[in-house]
Amino acid sequence: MSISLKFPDGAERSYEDGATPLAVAEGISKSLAKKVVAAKIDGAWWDLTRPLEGGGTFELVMRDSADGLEVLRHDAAHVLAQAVQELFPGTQVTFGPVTEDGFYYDFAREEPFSTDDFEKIEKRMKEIVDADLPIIRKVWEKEAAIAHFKSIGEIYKAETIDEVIKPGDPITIYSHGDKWGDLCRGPHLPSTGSLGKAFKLMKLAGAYWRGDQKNAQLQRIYGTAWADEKQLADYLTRLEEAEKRDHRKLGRQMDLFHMQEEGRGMVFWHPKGWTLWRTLESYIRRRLDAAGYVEVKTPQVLDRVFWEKSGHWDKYRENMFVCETVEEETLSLKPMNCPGHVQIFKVGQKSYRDLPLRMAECGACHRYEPSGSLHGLMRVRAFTQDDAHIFCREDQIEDEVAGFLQLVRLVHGDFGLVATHIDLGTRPEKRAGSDEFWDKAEAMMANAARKAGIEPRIAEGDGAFYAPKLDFIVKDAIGREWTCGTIQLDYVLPDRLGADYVGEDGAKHKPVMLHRAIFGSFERFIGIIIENYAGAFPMWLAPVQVVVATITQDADSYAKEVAAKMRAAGLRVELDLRNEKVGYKVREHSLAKVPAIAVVGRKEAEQGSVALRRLGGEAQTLMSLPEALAALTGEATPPDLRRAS
RNA sequence: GCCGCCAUAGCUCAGCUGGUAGAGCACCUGAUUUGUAAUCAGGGGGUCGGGGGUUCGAGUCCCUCUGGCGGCACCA
Repeated sequence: MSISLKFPDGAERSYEDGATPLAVAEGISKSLAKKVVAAKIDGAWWDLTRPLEGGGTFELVMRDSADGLEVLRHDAAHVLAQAVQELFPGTQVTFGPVTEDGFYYDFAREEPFSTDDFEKIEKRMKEIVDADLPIIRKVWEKEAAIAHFKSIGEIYKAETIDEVIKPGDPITIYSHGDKWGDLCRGPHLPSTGSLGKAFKLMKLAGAYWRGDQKNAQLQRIYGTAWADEKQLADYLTRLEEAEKRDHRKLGRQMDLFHMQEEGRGMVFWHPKGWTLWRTLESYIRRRLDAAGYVEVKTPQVLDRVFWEKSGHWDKYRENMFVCETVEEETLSLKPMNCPGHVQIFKVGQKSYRDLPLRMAECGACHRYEPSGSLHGLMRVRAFTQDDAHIFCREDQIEDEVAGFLQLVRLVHGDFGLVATHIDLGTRPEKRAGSDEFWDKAEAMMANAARKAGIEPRIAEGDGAFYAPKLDFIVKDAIGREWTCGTIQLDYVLPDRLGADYVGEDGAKHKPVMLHRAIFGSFERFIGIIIENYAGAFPMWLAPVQVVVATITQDADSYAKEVAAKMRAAGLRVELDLRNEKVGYKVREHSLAKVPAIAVVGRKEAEQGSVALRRLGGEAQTLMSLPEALAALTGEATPPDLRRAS
């Protein structure tokens, strides 16, 4: 008997039945075989040392490929688990998957681990690699496997197998020699030695068993693993570089904002940060005006009775900042703008001719977020949404959603942002409404997304309890994901708060509401763009657009004139007349990431010119003042006000 | 909120096993009038996050609170 393998290059060769992928690789070249970590047959993973059971399209997985790294990292997780169990007897293993840059393993142990243990654990991991234990795959019956794990005290493993594996289905256990074994789908390397030593334990964290707060808290050890030492070093360098873009760090360095103990999750905006905010606010206002929105402003604090009517008192109470007055009223700061907007909608009689009604507000909301979730500007307790609610008929939903999605892409594009994906949050377990309603609502959202040229990623169960939503997900410098831009369908609130309109038939109807935001919140969006630009904002966003810096005091009066003319042209200008060398001034303003420095000395004063230097370049361009004004004001024009050329 | 780590001058950080705080930058003063990423000299500044304890003696050890960081959970 022989089997036939079809290689990626199209070649087809026969092998003896039972040949292993490793033998196949060795048959091609010895050096190739050294770099192979697994194989795929007809797209399915196959261990290198597992005899092939049939022919098909055959692919060798190299250790530095994306697939190969996955195999390595999976092995690293197993080696970590073995090391931990050897060093800390009594520790139970639970679950240890691969992540984007590495792996983690969740352990159950009474005593806490400390990061001080990492050195010891890494050392043991390296010993296991040196021991080069063969990794053996064995197929087990489900019941036997459960009994086995129970007998060695691995309760979590037994539970996992019991719930995940269908009765009668076989499972595979991979073991390192006769020392250690774990339930695993595979594939794995032939032996622990092939893992190499380009791995590192990174951090320690608590994690709930099965991600549920009600369950026991496990201890998670995160690690990273790479094909070789160089890749590992590169990765660590990348992390360091990313940290430099952190908006919390840049916010302080660039004097944009600060936060302090007495106001956790609350931002003190400094003049430069607030300038950035105002620039964004006028920008988004123009975009919304152009998109047919009307703007409103609603109260910051409202009576408890109001929140009872809206349902927030019942459903959202623990996130609300509640206060009492001396006259014993109970009030709450608004956590959302929607109920307020419904009040405006309700004043007077609305007709179907008024729909869709797009009501916007830069609304400041306060939410008592869990302390552990606070994160710089990304997650705060007081934030301003670029919020709006679109009141419309059901048959207008799809167009409104599609139009909104296009608007988001236009806006994000102006900041060079590309969403990593758009999530369609579908029906959650606890929900209102029939399955028919959800089928229809989810289909409407998906269709609208496709109309806007977007194929959404399904975020199973992430919808609101009353309807599905679409979220624009953007990554920050450290790779964390944040929602910037969202649109959410709502049939409930208008009904609850008694909003209606008169239809063509003369009867009253309930409008549908679309909750939507483009930035998400000003705070988060500013955090994102700080990181995205690494603080080096384009001219139109930069808090200080130009610094006029003198070389000698002889040029002071001319420098003042230059700055005044620039200000008159609408530029944000600072004047640096300090008694310092130009080099010093250039360095300082470059570090402050000011996009342009206009240097003036005796020569410029005489000829009415400036020497313009751009951030990131060393070239200076000598030009007349009017030329400089034209160039700078052109660049400082917000993208929505630029003429299409 | 939960788990782990951390907290020294405005910022970045040093201070070994307990012996009454130090650097660079920033700030202030003076000199220097400077041609594109740091001119020189001098000076001021910290009850070492708060509270408690151990000790003859605590920045250093222990407890506790507060806050920060990294995850988990929750979410714009």
